[in-house]
Amino acid sequence: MTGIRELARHLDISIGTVSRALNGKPDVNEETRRRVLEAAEKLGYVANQSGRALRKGSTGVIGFMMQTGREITGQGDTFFMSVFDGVQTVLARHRLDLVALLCSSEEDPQAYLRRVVARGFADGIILSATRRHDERFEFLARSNIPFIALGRSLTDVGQSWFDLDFEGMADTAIDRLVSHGHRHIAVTRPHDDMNLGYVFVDRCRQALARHGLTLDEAHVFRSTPNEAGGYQIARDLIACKKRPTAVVLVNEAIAIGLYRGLNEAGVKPGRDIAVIGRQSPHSQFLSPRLTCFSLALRELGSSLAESLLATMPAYSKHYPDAAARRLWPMDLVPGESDIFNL
Amino acid sequence: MTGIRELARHLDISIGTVSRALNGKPDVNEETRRRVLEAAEKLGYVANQSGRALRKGSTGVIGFMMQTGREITGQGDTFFMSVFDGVQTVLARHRLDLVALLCSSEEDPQAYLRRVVARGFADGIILSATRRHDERFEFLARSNIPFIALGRSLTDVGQSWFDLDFEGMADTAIDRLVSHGHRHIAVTRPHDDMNLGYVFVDRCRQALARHGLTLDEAHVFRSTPNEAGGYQIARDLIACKKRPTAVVLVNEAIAIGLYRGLNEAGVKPGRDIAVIGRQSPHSQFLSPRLTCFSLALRELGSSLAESLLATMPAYSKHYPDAAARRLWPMDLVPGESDIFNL
DNA sequence: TTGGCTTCCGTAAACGTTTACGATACTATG
DNA sequence: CATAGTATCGTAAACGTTTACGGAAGCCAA
Repeated sequence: MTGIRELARHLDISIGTVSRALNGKPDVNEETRRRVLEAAEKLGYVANQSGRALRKGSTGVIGFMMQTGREITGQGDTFFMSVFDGVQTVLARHRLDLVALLCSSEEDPQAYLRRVVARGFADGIILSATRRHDERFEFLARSNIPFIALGRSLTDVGQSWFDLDFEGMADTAIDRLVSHGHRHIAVTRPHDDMNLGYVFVDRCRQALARHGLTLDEAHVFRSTPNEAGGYQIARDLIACKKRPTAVVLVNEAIAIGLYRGLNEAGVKPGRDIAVIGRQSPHSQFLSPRLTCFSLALRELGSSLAESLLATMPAYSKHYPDAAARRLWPMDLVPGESDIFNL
Repeated sequence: MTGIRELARHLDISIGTVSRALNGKPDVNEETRRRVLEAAEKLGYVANQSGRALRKGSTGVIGFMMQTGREITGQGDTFFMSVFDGVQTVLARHRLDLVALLCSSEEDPQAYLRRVVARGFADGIILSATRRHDERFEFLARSNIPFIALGRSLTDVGQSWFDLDFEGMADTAIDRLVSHGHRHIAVTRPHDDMNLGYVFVDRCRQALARHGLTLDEAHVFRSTPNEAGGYQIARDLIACKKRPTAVVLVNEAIAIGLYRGLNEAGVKPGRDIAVIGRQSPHSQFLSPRLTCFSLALRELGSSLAESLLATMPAYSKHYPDAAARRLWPMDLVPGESDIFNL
């Protein structure tokens, strides 16, 4: 089964008609269309990707760019796998496929993206792990290829983006802790390249100010967004000369390291210090159960996909009111790590 | 910059020569080659993927198939991201790209694979999350497309595969526990579809037999390979009428759930029960530190890629002695979860 | 000078598909 | 019956690249 030609010969009709029948074009008799679809199904014919893409100028593929070998997102695997699943439910409606574009740790992300785009690999691109200043935005905008970012950036080329509502998270967490009597609250943030840190810490500062409190700069803890980073934060926290009574974690993966570090020092979360973090596959299995912010990952993925499609001329009419820029809400899931009054 | 034609016109030579120059073909003057490469670099020309693939019949892409929205592997994100990175170091030597083929939870994996293959998307495919009986092998073998599996299966079509050395892990773990005086050892396994469970449990049984011990069938615990599964195992374990004094976990993600379940019942790992598991990003942050089996993920990825390339005619000459079927060794990393003598 | 060899390059076909265009047959309308 | 309109289909060009083939030029030996 080399191609459409064989299928046409087998049916004794022209390849043009076969193509039209398969692609749902109007100029074809319904009876012939049925025959074509039937034969295609029986013979397992699927249009060759390269030929189709070459002619149409589009590939039917949406790429989700990630970087391998690095831990820069601080998200667990379920995070992306769930988001992917949500993205796919929307893409499937338009016969679009999702692939993860994997940029090796040995290759410059910018160069990788240039290569992918120039080769015409994908019709649209979703960026993740966005940086505070991210030249990928400028490049994609110049290249005129539809894209959306999962994560905000200072770089603004009018692109669409989605991000978690860290502002809402900051407000809710701070209000909650203050209402329980906490006055010295620490916050965490990833390294300086990530925009997230600035957004979150600034909002926490504002939220504290509303209560007449100030954020001690010594209580802002930087770390890598992984388990080891959490452990480091615990040690820094304990070494503080004026130890805070609560801490809010902005990354997923760091809670378990923090727990370990605290426990080693005999400081018990939920009793000696209040901890609020982010939901992850294991946050509910920590002892004490982590009070955390959860979010609907699949739905985020679907919404993300809709916003991307809204920027693509071929599909935008289906999503007239997809928000171009959106903060995805998170819900507080009460656990046992922050329940104590001072 | 629409294509090779413009580049050729810009250099005032024919497109044939440009193509030959770019592809390192011999029939081209070194000076012109230099000029071509220089101009391509300057103008940011990259060969169009579709055109090239259409003509050459190969895409230069290797696909790693994964299923989204599900938790069937029990591996964390660092597992795959590290393996990917290793794969890419090898693929980069041949200008091959790695992408993750994401099969939605709403689509049949077999149908997805059929679609991907028929469309000519990838030159080679790496399968993961292999099942005990996996029809994808038969399909790929019939389709005559190079592939390799990360994980064994009962389905044997002469394919290459890689897998973790669960046999070695079973031997080491059992010997170690027995030498510490344990006589009643429990083991875990994922659900029945996964071949891993059979392999591991069988080998544990044999290892115990060498010490004159038997594996109590009531001490074989099935679970989903995620955190919740670990929690379930803990509860089952405690409900056992004859409680084992040690347990060996075959999946990555379940340790934390197990710890939680044990702690809730006042059973302390490393004191009341010995626990040996698999290394994960958080295994060293558990209290007590998990005694676990680790493996070199990047190196596994590289080796996996080499074995795949060895099955591809265009590249096999570079990897004459890449093992077709290989068990990847794991090392015991001593922690505190199993150190106690009975 | 002639012939053969080598080096380098241009020409054009081919890959599998989509689609603009035109052709045919049939229907309806006057 | 003539004409216009419609439904359906076939033809062929085009997408961007690679590569088989042949040709031109230069060189060297006989």
